[in-house]
Amino acid sequence: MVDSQPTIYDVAQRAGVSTATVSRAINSLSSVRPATRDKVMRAMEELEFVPNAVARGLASGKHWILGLIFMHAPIEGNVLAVEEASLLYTDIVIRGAESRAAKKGYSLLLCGVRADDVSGMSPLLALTGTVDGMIVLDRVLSADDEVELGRRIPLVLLAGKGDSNSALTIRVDNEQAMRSLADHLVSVHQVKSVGFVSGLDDSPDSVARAHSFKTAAEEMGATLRDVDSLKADWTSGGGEAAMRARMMLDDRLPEVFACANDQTAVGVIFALKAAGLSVPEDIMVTGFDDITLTRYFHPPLTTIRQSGSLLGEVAVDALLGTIDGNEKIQRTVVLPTELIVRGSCGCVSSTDPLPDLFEVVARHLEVD
Amino acid sequence: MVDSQPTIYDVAQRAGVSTATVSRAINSLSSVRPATRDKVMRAMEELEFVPNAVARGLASGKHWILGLIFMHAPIEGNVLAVEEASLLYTDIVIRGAESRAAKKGYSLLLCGVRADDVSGMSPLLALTGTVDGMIVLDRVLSADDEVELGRRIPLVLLAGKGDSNSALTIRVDNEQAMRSLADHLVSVHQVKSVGFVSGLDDSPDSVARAHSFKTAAEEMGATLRDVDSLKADWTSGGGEAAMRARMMLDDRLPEVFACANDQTAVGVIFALKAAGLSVPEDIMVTGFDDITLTRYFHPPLTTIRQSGSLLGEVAVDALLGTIDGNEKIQRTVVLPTELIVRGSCGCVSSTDPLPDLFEVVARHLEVD
DNA sequence: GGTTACAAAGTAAGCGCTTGCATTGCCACC
DNA sequence: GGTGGCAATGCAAGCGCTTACTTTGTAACC
Repeated sequence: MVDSQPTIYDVAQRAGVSTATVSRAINSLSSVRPATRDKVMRAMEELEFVPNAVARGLASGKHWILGLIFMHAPIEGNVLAVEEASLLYTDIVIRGAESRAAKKGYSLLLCGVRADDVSGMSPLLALTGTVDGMIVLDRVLSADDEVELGRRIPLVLLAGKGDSNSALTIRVDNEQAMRSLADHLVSVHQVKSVGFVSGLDDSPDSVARAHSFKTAAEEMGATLRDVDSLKADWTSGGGEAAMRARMMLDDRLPEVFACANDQTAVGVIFALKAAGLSVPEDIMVTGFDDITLTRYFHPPLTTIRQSGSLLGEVAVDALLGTIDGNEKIQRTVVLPTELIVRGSCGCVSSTDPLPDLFEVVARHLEVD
Repeated sequence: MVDSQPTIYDVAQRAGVSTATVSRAINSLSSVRPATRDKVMRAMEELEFVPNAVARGLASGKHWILGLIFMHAPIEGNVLAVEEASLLYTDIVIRGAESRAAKKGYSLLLCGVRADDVSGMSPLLALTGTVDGMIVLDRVLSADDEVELGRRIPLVLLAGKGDSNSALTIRVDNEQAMRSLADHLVSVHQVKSVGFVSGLDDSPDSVARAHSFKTAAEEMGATLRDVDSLKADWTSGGGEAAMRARMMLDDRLPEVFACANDQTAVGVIFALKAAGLSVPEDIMVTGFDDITLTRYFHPPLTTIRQSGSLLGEVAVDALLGTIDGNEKIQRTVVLPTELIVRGSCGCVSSTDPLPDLFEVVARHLEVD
């Protein structure tokens, strides 16, 4: 490694101009004569000069970095769980955000916080000077913290409750999703009794899905008994365990279990099959997310499709909108979902055409 | 948002000391009298002072940020593929790296590069002043670029060919993995003919797995015909398509198809089943990675377990070792893998006890 | 030719911190 | 009481850029 990189002074000297001119040539904001620019460019190449982004950031206040803050998987000791948790939605959101940010010239600074972390907010506050804005996933910030952070830096909340006034909020339409699912189950399959397997308790998405499903199903005349409201943790193992426990009770199962995500549904189906039940003949199961892999399961999973990458992309767009300040800002964005009907509810698996939602995505991507 | 945060000068003034003393109180490197420190701390709290990380970085040359560079999914237009690609190994590596980095006080700066990007190296060079070191996933850097980047900043290569001398290299032991798989197939299942379904062509991991499997299988007396060397793209869809195409040929299938990863195996099994074949009775299929979800498949996937998060963690450790310069540096680290025998090769699925590899992981995690 | 006007380039003061070196204060010791 | 030795603190020069503000150069116009 070379210890010291050339600076703008070296370039200026070699090109026979002042550092201001070099800076202008690089940033091309103000006018520089072509001949001068060439001289500068040549000097830069000869010296293999690379501008120091940190110095630039300090001087200009612009860093071209967005922070993305997420909650670490809760079960640290259990490596298997961690690996599976890794397949959770967060990663897709991160990818979407990174992709969009990159397109706009930003990098993404990842910062995972742990629930048990004693240092609290300080790691986030410390980033305040490094990034131009932050995207915060659900469960990370308390209301107070959110206000404190929002006072210092532009903030976008993902999958939050949507009642913040110090930050924008982006989330998927859990209500509409669960309503359309309940409608399908009741109208098409005539179910009278339903159950739900939730994700982690403290997740707004899980809470919203559980609540919306129950409400919608009951409005439509179905019953969801407390005993059929199971708690899991977003993982397959969690779903399997919850269902095994439920089956230990000597109590008739409902006609369908809707699950808070696909992984959970996979575990639930596994447990049911292990007990000798068949899906969907004896009992139906549905998921949420439409993970690609579950399309290859038997039976293929009936689920709600949402686009995590779109969520990430929209979050970045919203954040950049408030940073640049040149966009009319919507305080809350609710992204659409789509019911995907396959075999696990007893419907014939469709040939899986390119669905509507992805036209939305495509349209969104075209914007730029 | 408050426009201007308090600076160290404000704190110094309020505490009645110099900025140097404030700095020392914050960083506690050199001695500050307890009474003075208290004064400073009180002033900091009163002003809600948060040190500016960028200014700190500029002055000290230390940023507490590691860069992680990866290749973007190649098929940009196809959102489905992108979403599935999102579930690929990269995410787990990222998680592992982030987790380890966080534990050491570093954040992770994510930077995805696209194959078709005209800007080439410059985005990476620009990060040079922002991060203390970089972890670069496979396929990102040409040999020349690697040298150029390595001259400017500490570098760790993941899943590279391992022949770099300007950077450390961390990879999994594909050779041993495929050898143990071939051994199992030949010794236990007496297979004579084998096939392989690879990932993307330009991936060192895919190449190494394909080559090692062929070599090992042939050494053990099995045959791998060219027609049974299929090309896929790491995705389930790719595996399915490759297998469908293979079945179009009017040519007897081998007794087993080993796949470059689990997703591919899932697609391959799907295609085989769709054609009326049963796995493992008619033909066996194996994967690589041991994705949690595939344990819930039917048949449960025989596969090679590797720990992506461990890969990320080891990469961070190696990088910090070279940054701090206080660690004997191993130029290449090869992580172990483990054959997991389940139903898709015809073996009885085990009860999945906590395997050896995870003791390795646990031991590794204990180090700190 | 002198004036005006504006584009191009230079000057230098920051941005908010760290840190080498200088200074101060305090105590111990002779 | 003087003085050496340190611990504690202050001073001020950077770190590598950006950017108001100023100066210079040039051409157009009267």
